[in-house]
Amino acid sequence: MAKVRHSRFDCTPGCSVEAAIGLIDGKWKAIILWHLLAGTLRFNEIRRQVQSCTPRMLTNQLRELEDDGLITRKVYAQVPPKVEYSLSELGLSMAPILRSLKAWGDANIGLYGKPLGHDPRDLQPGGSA
Amino acid sequence: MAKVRHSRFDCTPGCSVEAAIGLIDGKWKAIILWHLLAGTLRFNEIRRQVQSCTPRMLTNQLRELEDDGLITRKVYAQVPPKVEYSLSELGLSMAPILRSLKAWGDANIGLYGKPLGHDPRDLQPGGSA
DNA sequence: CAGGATCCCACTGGATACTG
DNA sequence: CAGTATCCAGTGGGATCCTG
Repeated sequence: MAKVRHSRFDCTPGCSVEAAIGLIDGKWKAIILWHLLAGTLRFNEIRRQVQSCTPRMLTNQLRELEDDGLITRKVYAQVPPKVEYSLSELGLSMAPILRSLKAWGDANIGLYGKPLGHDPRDLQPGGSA
Repeated sequence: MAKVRHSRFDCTPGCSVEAAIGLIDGKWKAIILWHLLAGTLRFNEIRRQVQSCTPRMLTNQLRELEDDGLITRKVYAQVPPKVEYSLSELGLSMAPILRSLKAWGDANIGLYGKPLGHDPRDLQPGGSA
């Protein structure tokens, strides 16, 4: 990671499990990555997918993801502004993690009384947040 | 989850990605689960594997994992006390997630200047934290 | 051995208002 | 549209000491 903005990495050296979760912690990162798995999105498009995330937090999380090299930020010099976020190679390489998270959630979320729509689209990023 | 001790679950209903990460957030849970994947461990055995986790936090995280149904706590009525922690069925079902996290970390941790031992034992839980 | 209790502070993150 | 700025509450989590 470029700047160690988040100090959550004090595990013993060489702990790859911590390394990985350290990048997708922070309440929104995993879902953001998940949605970007479906393709490039603009700022407000992400907001719409992750409604309960405030603009401030969204910016924050996107910046950390960018600093960690997981996503790419492309700014179009125009008015009104247009900024596109997409997964980098490294971000794409996290797909297995994201999919296993999704798969587990799909299989087990019902146990917690949380009804799951089982909407087929849910199996693809871009579905409900 | 039994008691919603941790309030981190305010995503839109049906978000299975959030559901899954919500259970393994909290700085230590993923590593604890990882180590338990290798088999039953006692309190201080876990402490040794996750040195930088204080007893208080370890208790805390273990309790949450237990409340979430991911681990099982077996207390032996004896002196000195003996408590064993092991993965429940549900906890075991998270193995794919944990393994994908580990795999990703192994493949990419080097990019961050964190040297990786590439110790073969690292591929199995029970190795270095 | 396996924790519980208490103190305390840093950071997380929400609400709201403003801007290029 | 895509953020920034500021204020502020809640809590995550460390340090330390105590106990059945």
